Amino acid sequence: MASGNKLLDVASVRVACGDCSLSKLCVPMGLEAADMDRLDTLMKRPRPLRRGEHLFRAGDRFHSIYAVRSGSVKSYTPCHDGSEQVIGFHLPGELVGLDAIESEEHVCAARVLETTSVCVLPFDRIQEIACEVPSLQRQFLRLMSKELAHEEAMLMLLGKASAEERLATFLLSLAQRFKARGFSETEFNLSMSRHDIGNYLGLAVETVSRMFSKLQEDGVLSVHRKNIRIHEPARLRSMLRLDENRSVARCG
Amino acid sequence: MASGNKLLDVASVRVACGDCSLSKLCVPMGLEAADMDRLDTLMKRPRPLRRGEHLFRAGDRFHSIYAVRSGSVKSYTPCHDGSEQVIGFHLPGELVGLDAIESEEHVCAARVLETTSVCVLPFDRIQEIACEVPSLQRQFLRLMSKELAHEEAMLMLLGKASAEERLATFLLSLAQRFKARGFSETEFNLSMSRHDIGNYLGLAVETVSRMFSKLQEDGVLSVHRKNIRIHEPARLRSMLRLDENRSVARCG
DNA sequence: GCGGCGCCTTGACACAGATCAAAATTAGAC
DNA sequence: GTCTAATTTTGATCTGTGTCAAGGCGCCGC
Repeated sequence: MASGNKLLDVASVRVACGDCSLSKLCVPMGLEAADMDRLDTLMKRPRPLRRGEHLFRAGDRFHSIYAVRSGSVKSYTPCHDGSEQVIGFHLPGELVGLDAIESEEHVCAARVLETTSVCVLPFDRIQEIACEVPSLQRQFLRLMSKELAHEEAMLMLLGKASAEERLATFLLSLAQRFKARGFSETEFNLSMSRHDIGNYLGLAVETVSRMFSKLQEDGVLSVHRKNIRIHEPARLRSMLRLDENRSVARCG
Repeated sequence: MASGNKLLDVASVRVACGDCSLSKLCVPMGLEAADMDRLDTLMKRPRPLRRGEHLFRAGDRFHSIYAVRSGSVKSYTPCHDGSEQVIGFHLPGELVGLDAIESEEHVCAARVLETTSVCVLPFDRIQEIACEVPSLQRQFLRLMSKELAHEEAMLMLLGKASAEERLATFLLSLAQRFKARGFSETEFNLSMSRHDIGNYLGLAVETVSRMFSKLQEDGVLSVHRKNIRIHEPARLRSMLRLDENRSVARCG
């Protein structure tokens, strides 16, 4: 539908890394203006995707990394019993598809949770210019390393934490990431369903729902459908007795 | 203690990537001989570490990546309640410390489980030559990507799998990795304690022990302390009904 | 505005695995 | 070799969550 929409096409062409408010979180972080321009030339910014559309599916051949520009993305692995495992949620400035570099085939699928625009970075061409722009190479390794550290924090969460701790950690991670993007860290809307949250946190939907209700009864926050208002961030934080050096938040 | 041991020193100096049977799994994979030599010149091979010694601790400043040469390494995050979360076990040819690139500080600690020798790769210098040797850069990204995919498989395991599935997956992962290193995939010794296995798999020690007993009663394998003999690999594999495209095995 | 559908919430119950307790086995120190 | 501490195994009980079932609510299409 949007393919015929001139307004959107024009808008998406106009945007460049240099103008993008996310550049301090994203791939171009720390790049010279000239190098940013080079990055821009080989990057595509397709029309926005609508809720439910895929960036890629499991098994697709890998050729590009995706950076979320606006909206949000869920990455998940389909299990052969028909169910799926949610691997992560990606907010603006975050990358999707890094886990496919080695196998050259996507192991996850990525589906957008709401209207979402992305930048598409063809991996081979990125690699070519990374050889000439060491700070770009460095930034790529940094982003992958951050992703690794984030997943390790998730391993901790799934290995040790109670349902309450898991949900508290999840909400604080979102809060922190929204804050880093200039949004409120105390009020926001969830773009994912309770089902997805439960799947991500290794909990049944019912448990997620019960924990939301409990946190609300305790006065820590209020929930109205997708809308979350955190009244007492400090109490939410005090619920995670896991390592304080590690944060599940992905953002810097 | 070994620092005064001439024999060990001489032995460790003699080894180079070109002579190393692990080079097809490790950093030098796919490198030209000349580039391998360059890698060798900036790499250190310190004396072997003895059981319980640390490669680094959480909070240490990051400057090197470690490649396991022989033995095995456990990486773990200390929780501030005194307990720890085991993040992974590393066999020869595998890298440790990749998650610290972005924060420039180790988030995990790494401790050797038995007498272990490693190669120490100073990250800054590796990065310098990676700019000139694209295949090295590529290989680094590949190894990090593989690590990411592996941790995602672990997320699946911890999010969905039963105790039996977790242990079966763990044993098959070890078997596969031993095989790739030229060892038996049906008989091997565990270098880690039941406690560490449980911690890694998100299970209590007692549960791990019970599952070992169960698998033995079922005739799938026999356990004698650290020694494992897998009698029926096929039945072990049939226990994991998670996604077959994804393996928790780290090796290629 | 009404009806149907999907998502979310709540309740009742069951069970896998945690926890507590204690015995058995092994490893290390001397 | 003996003693002591650590690890592992086994048993008994308890509990947090999963599962099943039903009902409520909001959204969308007509």
